[in-house]
Amino acid sequence: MTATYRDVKADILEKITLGVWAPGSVIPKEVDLAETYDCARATVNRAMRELAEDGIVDRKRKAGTRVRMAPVREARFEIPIARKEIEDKGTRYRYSLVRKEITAAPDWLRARLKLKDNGVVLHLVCMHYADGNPYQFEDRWINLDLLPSAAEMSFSTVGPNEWLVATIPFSTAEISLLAVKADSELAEHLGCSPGDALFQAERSTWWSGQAITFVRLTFHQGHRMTTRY
Amino acid sequence: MTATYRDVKADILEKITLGVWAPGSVIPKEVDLAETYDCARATVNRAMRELAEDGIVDRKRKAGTRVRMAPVREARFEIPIARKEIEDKGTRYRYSLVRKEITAAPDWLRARLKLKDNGVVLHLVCMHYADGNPYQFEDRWINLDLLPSAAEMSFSTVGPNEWLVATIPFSTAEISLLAVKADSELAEHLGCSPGDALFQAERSTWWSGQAITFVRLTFHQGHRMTTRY
DNA sequence: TTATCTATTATGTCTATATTTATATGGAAA
DNA sequence: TTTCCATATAAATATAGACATAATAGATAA
Repeated sequence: MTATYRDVKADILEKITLGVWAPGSVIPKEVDLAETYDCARATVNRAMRELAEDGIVDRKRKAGTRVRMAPVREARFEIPIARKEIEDKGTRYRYSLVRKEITAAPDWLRARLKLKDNGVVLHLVCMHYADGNPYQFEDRWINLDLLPSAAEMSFSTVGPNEWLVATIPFSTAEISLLAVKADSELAEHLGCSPGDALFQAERSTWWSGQAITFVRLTFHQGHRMTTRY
Repeated sequence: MTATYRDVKADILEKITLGVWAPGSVIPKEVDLAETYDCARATVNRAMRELAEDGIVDRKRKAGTRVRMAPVREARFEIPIARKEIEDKGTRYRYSLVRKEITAAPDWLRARLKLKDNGVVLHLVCMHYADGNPYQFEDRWINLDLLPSAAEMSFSTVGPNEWLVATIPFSTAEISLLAVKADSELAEHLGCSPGDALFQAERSTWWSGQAITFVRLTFHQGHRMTTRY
């Protein structure tokens, strides 16, 4: 009959949603809560820590825990590889390599990825289809100084994303979401009209301080990224 | 000199990034790790739990912990209220109410928010400016059956977002991100050309199964939502 | 063979207690 | 007044030990 950390968390959350504990007000301290819920302090701590992680409360040593004035809840979006995203929807996935070239890194890319002046990159342009319909246009640049083995890959049947995920086990990334107007190349590949508004994600990926790859993913007209929280 | 849960987490993460523990492989069990790191099992547990939350590993009772094949790392985006976002950038915030009307809910909204057939809503159109430049166009619908007090508010100086956050302490939401073409109204308010590609967020907010509000936030031309992970 | 039960086992959670760390606050010094 | 510092305090973290729970693998029954 003793409370679990879930019970405690749920009860505190309810008190907050019902307005018993108003935004800005201080919540009883852990020791007291542990007593009222008849559980260990560690149990209360876990509940409160999760509420803090969820952005519901603010915790500070000595000052105590208080209900956030404006819950800074963050939405979490998954940006999976195209094949997985498409197959999970139950649609048939098709990949095609449009263009592949080894070239000196253009200025904007050198600046963006902090590459050496004479940096060489592999530039790939690919398409991902769902049930034969254009799904995503991938414009990718891979740092060959860091990943020379990429030059050996054909990328004719396997997309660079999947290869990278398998090759670099873990990395940090910066991602931007934005809207762009379709130029003629995008329009042609994605089967829309030039000038259409398209959803685009840009991601640069790093491994121990060095840039691995930069990619611009442009989705078919009408694509939405959705999440619940 | 005993390891903290951060030490343990960092060390395990390093082993994974360096490929010592390959994707798909099973990690030693908690008891063993506790011994190798000379710490309590609870410490290892916390480290592993966080790695699981971060999407680095997969945990199952009895089966053990294994490194994820394709780390399904999710990007977290904050969608703060416009005032906060603008002021945090060090720019001056200005709000203006464009239009306000009480009306029967249109069909698309009724369907979207599962409103009653005779549902009445408050429709607000507002603008948010940063240093005098158009920042965000807000098209909001508030369920008056659930929140009749909204009808009393003028919303001439305080945006509906801020009022709602203060009124409904906590809620669940569904958010979609997409790209739209600027129509003439958007273009006029956001100071761009009709046809420009604009970044848009749609959010419906619910409280205990009932729809509170639906909002369409359209950002100024060139806006990006960025995060690091 | 296949379905179902069962023992085993790794993680999940809780307890009670202890130590560490950040910090709000009040008093001392400038 | 303002600045600085000591101290009390609350959260953060750690520990050892215990029991709970879910899932696998193997045993058993149909």
